[in-house]
Amino acid sequence: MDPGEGLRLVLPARALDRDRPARPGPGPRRPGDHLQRRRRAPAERPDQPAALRHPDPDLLHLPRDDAAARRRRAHRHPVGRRPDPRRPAGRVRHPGPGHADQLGQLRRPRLHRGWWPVTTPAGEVRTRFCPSPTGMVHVGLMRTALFNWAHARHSGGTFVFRIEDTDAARDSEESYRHLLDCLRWMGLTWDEGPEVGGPHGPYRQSERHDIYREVAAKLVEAGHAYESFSTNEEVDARRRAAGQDPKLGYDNADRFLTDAQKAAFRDEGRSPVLRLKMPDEDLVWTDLVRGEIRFAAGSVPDFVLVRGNGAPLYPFVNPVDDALMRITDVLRGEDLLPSTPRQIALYAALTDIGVAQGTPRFGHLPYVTGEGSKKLSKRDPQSNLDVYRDRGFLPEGFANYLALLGWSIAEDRDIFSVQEMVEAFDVTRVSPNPARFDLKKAEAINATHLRALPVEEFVDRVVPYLAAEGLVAEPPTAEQDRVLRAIAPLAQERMVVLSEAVGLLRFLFVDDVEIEPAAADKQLSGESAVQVLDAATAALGELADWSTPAIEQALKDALVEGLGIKPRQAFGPVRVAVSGRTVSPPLYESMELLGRERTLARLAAARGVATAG
RNA sequence: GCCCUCAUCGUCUAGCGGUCCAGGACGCCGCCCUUUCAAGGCGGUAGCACGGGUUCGAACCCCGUUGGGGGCACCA
Repeated sequence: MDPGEGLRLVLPARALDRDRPARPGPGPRRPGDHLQRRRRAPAERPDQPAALRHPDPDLLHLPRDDAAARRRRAHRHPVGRRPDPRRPAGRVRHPGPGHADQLGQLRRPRLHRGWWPVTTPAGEVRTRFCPSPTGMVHVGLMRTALFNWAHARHSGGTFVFRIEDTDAARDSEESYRHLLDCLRWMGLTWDEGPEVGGPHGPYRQSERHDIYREVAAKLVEAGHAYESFSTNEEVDARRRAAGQDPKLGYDNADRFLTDAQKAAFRDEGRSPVLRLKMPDEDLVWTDLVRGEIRFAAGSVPDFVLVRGNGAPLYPFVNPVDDALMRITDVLRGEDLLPSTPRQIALYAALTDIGVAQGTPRFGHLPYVTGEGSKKLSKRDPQSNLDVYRDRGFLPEGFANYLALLGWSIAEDRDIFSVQEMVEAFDVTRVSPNPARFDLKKAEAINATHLRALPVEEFVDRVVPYLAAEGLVAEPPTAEQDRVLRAIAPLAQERMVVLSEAVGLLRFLFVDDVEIEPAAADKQLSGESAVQVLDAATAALGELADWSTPAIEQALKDALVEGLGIKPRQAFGPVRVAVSGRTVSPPLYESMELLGRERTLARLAAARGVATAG
């Protein structure tokens, strides 16, 4: 769309500063400000029914008549709870984020005084996933994608995929491609975005520079943004001179520059950054996963929208694109939570100039942590999705596990399909606490999915791993296929990830097996091993019917009965001889598939090892 | 330092004021089954961070403390 359409200049710039004295370096905070901070302030408005104060269930496409669900939502959202008659209304010092606006009505923004226009979008849910293509794909990132996707799918909305490739130094085409590949691997299809297009494109920020320039110009024109010439050193010095902590950051001083002063700075050769004029209001929103969050007025300084060199910055570009793409629900990592007040302020300004149609709902997802409780680092190999893909995690198994990081489908259940997740997913039921990535559990969940795979499906998925090792052709020959299908049910239940098929099934697809040294030490060292091998060879050599039951009978007769040894000792050497390992699929079935010739050859070869050792 | 945020078994969670001496899953430990390894079956271990308040009643609501995490850029 043309961001220019509907541009209206509402307030003269002067008016915006009405209740700000024009003194230099007013500072964003006044003494005692921190004492007025309210945590999750009780914002009940007894004059409004609770239902009206919660985002309309219709907008979220939540089940309307599920009383329990409604109660749960109310719990998550203090603003949606019933008024407590014991709590004096006088404690409510601020009207909150404009509850009426949450019904989707677009209220005329009156900046810097009165209502702060947090307008909840009406209509169809639109979520987005907007990674920057720098390096590997992080599992936490993937979970964010999954939740956004599930939220859109659950509510019959639209899932938008946008690439934030504004950092030329770090972005690469390769990781861009990889990102698309990872999303597709997990089945997270997007309705608008790269390669599929859509009405709000382009979907790569590198192709949207003109838009940002235009929007920035309009913000300045409307008095929402202003040129700022202060260097960090100057801000610092002013803070210190005023006896304040320099860590407070920018002091909004350039808001009050006269044209003459600006001209003077330009003459010095300075090029200004553009900053957004932050409102003199508490910035509040009802977080989809955390309930009400409030930042005190003045605690967030005017922030930079556009660099001195004209390059737009992330905190500017991201909301602009969300606004233009009509995103209604922003689910993102909790690391972005502290920047949300700035975004909300920006949205108000964007709404004012007609670029945005209100403010989206925000939901800040908890961190995925690694060992300890630190956020899972990008440098931690455990955080790389490729590691799991390469090991042969199933997309459905991995998605299932990822979903469990912060969400649960039911009290007594944690295995489910992606489809089932979509049906049940409710963002407001996402837990706010950080979740440790637990490899053991991920494996257990995956193993369950692996076992549940139909045989043909299992074979199809395992073939690439076997083919990569040169064990089978791709596609497998008729004979290989026969063997695979026969062994699949037996292999499935002793595997956790697909790559394990290589070690487990290799012996079926080679002429001569290589015996693992540890296995040889354990099972082929004593003299009894030679005896066992000889007895097995004799029994099998003359077997008329080469079938699993016949093999079983013959071996039991020859070894357990004949030699009078325990099954454990009897079958150990045979297993190692046949498979080369101490762990294998069931023995008799394996031997049947291997055939008499190869089986006898391996018994002989193992006998050689046993006598030599 | 300031701001924000989180707090139930080792881990992920259920819990929405009485139905909870807290349920499930992973892990761990036993036992059964068994030709190995698994799978499966049965059983066990282990938790409401602390202190106040509200209430007839608190894991649940409020306040605080403590502890963890994150953010405070002309990075994204």
